[in-house]
Amino acid sequence: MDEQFAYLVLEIVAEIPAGKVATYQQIARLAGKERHARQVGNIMSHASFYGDYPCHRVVNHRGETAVSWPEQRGLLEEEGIVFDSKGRINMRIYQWEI
DNA sequence: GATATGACCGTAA
DNA sequence: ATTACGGCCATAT
Repeated sequence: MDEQFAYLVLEIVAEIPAGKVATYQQIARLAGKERHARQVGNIMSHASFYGDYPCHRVVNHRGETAVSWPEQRGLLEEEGIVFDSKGRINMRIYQWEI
């Protein structure tokens, strides 16, 4: 397993400001592994094992929350993020830009 | 070693 | 708009 990658990913996730989101691919790119979006998702699913990270601020590139994690939407709404009728958010507005 | 799975992504129809 | 398919790559079975 690539623990270095996992810690790097978590470091990046920790920097996402409240009210903003990042995509799995974006995290993978910032961590230097463009094609590892799936691995990022996998790391997020086990994030609580490593510590306390705002992994609810990570969504897919379409602005959809994780199907297997229903609470994610509520957590984002608490930060002021608004979902459309189809359960998606406007990435143009909410995506975290460096 | 071989397959299947997953909090993904891009393209094409 | 939705579906289908292939690519991706670490983990799990």
